[in-house]
Amino acid sequence: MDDTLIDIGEVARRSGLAASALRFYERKGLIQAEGRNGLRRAYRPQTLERLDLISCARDAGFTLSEIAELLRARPSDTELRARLAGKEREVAERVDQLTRLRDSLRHAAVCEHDPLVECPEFKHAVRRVPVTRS
Amino acid sequence: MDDTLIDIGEVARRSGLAASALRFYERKGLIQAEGRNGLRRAYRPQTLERLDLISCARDAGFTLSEIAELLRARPSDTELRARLAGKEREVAERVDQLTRLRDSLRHAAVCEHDPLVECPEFKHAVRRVPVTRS
DNA sequence: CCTTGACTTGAACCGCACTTCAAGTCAAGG
DNA sequence: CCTTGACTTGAAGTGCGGTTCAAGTCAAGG
Repeated sequence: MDDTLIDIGEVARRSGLAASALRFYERKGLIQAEGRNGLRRAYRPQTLERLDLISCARDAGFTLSEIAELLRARPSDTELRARLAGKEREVAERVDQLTRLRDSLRHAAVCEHDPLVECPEFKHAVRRVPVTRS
Repeated sequence: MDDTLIDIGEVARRSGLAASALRFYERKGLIQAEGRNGLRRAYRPQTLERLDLISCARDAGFTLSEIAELLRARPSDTELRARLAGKEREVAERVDQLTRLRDSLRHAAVCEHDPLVECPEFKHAVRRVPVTRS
């Protein structure tokens, strides 16, 4: 257990997040400082891992409240787990969609259609998702 | 060529987007009405396809200005194509990340760690991306 | 002791993507 | 002709995810 605490400035530097963002996350309950160094927030090293998870989930389209919920998740909370299962389906669908979009963008690099978006191969990206309305 | 125009209300219904959003997209130059039915905007059926592309790209993390740019893209615009190639790399990275996150969420459904986020298998999602800073 | 510089706070502000509002207009139906 | 209801406009408002600001505080170094 490495319990050397890290000042907010260094956490900011190492996580790539602004210090203001870290304070914002603290207000939202996503992270917490273990102590203070004078006035300065000091964080446990594990906080860096947690920040990676937060960034990852945020990039995946989770809102900060959803992330807070995810961080609190315990195996006994079946209702929450059901929502996570829903999230999984959502993410899976996004993976499919993004994969198609990536392929379209890849094709755009060599395509000669004018304009590019009229290319039938490009349009493959936007195939309607079967039935995920409401 | 089916050139029957469609009223904004029906486009909204069929695309799943609010009419206010369609007007907003028009102001941003993403779509345009082909004519009017009285005051009512009337769109060509192809607009529905375009709206699917817009929704897809928006979900993929493109801003509306980036989408406008994408819609205007022509094969001769090499600078823009270079940016699209950059976007492709970005999307590819997101696909990887989302795939890991999806697997973690899938695992969360059966995992007994308390709290769930402490599960080593779950943490696999947040593996640091090699070197894509700056 | 005094400066420096990185932090502290709450509150205000920002950009994005829309939505909502108030007041007005039009086409169709009775 | 009058109502109804879906549209029109520009302007203001909303929610999210932060950033920026002003005024203050602390620890370390000279």
